[in-house]
Amino acid sequence: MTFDAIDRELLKLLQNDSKQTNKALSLQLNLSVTAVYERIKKLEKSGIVKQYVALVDKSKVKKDFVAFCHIKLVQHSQDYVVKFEREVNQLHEVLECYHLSGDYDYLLKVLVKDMKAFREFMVEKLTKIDHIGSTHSMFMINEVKHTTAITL
Amino acid sequence: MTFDAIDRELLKLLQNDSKQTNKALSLQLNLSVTAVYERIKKLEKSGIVKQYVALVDKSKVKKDFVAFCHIKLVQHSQDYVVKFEREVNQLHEVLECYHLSGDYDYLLKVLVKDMKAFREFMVEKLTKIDHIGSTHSMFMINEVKHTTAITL
DNA sequence: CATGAAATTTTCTCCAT
DNA sequence: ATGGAGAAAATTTCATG
Repeated sequence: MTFDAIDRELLKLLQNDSKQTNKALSLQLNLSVTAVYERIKKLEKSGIVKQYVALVDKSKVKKDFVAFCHIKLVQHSQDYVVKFEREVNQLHEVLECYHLSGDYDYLLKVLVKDMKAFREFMVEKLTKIDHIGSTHSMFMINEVKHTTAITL
Repeated sequence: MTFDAIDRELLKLLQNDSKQTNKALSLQLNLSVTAVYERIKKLEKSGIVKQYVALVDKSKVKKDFVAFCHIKLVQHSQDYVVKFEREVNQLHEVLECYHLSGDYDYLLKVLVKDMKAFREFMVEKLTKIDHIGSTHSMFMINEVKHTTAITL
């Protein structure tokens, strides 16, 4: 599917505030409400807009201890990789998990309440997963920037 | 502010799909539409729900080259840190930036179109920032998991 | 893509617990 | 204070040109 400059501007607005009314959007884009409505539907149908979510302030809910864990697997056979990835997907503490180049390695972003909870997560959950070779964790001191908005 | 089990369930639903109508939410929570409405307003007022956003599918817009850059500053004086953080905030390619423990170090998540664009980003933008000592980049092979939803 | 009408949803008021 | 029912206001959605 193709998207033009107006779609790009529309996506920018929606990525920043998806609760704006189509009327508000139409004013910013100099379009009619219907035109905005149809463009949004097109972006949703095509899958470019994949989800609408509410973002929760971590610190307001007392859950702002963030750790990054580098993980190496003992072996990298298809089986182990698939199994590891499936198990990681089920851990709610893991917000992000990336398979990285370099050392056939994973990077996990883990969110818990505090250091104690992190220790428990490591002992009770992460290291219970088979085939993990080594881990190396770093802790967040400060979140300098965090956006979900992609510039197009 | 306090939030109970119903608020927690409501946050779970909103973090997954913020476009549900209050009626749909009321059915899932066994509440009236008004009760849902008031709870949502309370969560917004208190800042627990800080933003509503549309999530864009990176691969659908041909922008799915993700790099993680570890950065060390030459010095760690207040001035340098503040300046570095301000500049990073203005780079649209940087989606996330964390100040980490350990080596007085930063971790950046960078999103660009492809390796060529990443090279340009490094040469033209990142290394143009003063006081950067060393950088180390890793590239994403696969996004195993990525959620914005916090479990409460 | 715009206009205008219909359907749905949000939002408010009032009342009960 | 908290939540429910229903009316009013606003918005989304659709038909037509």
